[in-house]
Amino acid sequence: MPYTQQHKEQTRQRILVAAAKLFCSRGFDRVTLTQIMSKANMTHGAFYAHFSGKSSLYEAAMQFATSHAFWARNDKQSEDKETHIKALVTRYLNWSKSDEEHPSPLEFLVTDAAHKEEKVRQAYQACFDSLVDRLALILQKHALKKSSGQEAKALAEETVVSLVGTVAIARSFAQPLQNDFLKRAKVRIVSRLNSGLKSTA
Amino acid sequence: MPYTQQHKEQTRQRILVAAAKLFCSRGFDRVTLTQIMSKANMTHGAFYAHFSGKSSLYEAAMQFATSHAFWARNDKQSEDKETHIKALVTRYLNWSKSDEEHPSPLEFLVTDAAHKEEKVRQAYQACFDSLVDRLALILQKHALKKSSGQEAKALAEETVVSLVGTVAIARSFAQPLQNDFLKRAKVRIVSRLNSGLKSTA
DNA sequence: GTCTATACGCCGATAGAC
DNA sequence: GTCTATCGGCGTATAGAC
Repeated sequence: MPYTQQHKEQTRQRILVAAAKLFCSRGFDRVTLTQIMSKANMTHGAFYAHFSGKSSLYEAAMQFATSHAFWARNDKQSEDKETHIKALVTRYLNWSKSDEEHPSPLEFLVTDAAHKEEKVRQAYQACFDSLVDRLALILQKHALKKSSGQEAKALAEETVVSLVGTVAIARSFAQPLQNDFLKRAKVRIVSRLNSGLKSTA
Repeated sequence: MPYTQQHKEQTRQRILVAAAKLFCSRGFDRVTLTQIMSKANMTHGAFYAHFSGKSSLYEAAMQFATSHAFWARNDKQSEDKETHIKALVTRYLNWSKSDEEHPSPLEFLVTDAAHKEEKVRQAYQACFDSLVDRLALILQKHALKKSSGQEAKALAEETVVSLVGTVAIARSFAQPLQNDFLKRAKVRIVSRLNSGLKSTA
């Protein structure tokens, strides 16, 4: 038995990483198994030793991307100023604009997930919820006085919708006006967040 | 010459109608020319007498859908109460949720358009802008006192982002919580619109 | 487990009869 | 202009050697 269990698990991870990046930046249909396996430094024949099919991989990749989104990591030490509201929004918009490193299912796979089986949509929703919860937590911290979990969550959800919608739409715009659109949106979103905090603070 | 110019134009329109519906509800890749032509009551062989290829059709369909969106029609008489803010939002959310009749490129083709050539993205943006302009116009009418075009347009753009984002995201959610999500969003959006009008009225 | 080779189906596009 | 028939390419999935 020249191949260890650990080795198999590692290759499976390599496939997941490659798949998550490719799926998130191009969507389900525009990515081929050959491309994924190639990015994972293998040939397509090896794929079926790890997953039962493309759809199965898609589902796993969505969950993988969710749990590896940058906001999912608990960077305890950088919690103070790095997650300062404006910084988070800016970072999110910049991060999502470029598909590098950690891919974002939220914007790049809206529409895509809508046509898939329940499992995939559940994973998408979980990803969305995790970001909302994350933001709600930050909002509560920054609110000086009592801000109910309800209010924080509502503002967080509204904000995430705006973030996701903004990036998704911007990507569908013609080049010349993309940045202006993103800038305007950023100003609006930050403004809403600030006034929201003041009113509940 | 058994076929008149008019007849050709009519068939072309039939293809466009069918294509717009199918593309908007399923996206570029999940629709085949055979399906489109079948919906237009023809076989796929006849297609190339009207369009040079699938991509060309996609571009035309996007423009067609834009100019036929329900908000693009100037229903002068129903301008008063039918376009009342809340009614418009409700109608939009309900309308976009179901792909029937007039399809919506805005939600269903975000992501899709992002991967296409400049022409398509320009058409997408034109569609977006037309809705923003439409809404901005209504907002200005409802604002009792001076509300600058700037303010109205900013609020309109923010609103459309929320609408599009909401519908697109909801469609990617698992069934059970879709409606709750839509309801919450609707309340938020209407609320923002009302307070926006008050402050500038 | 990973490779190469190949089977099979689907789809966009073309050819040619009517 | 619309049909039927077919070509050619690509992508998923499988077979079998190593």
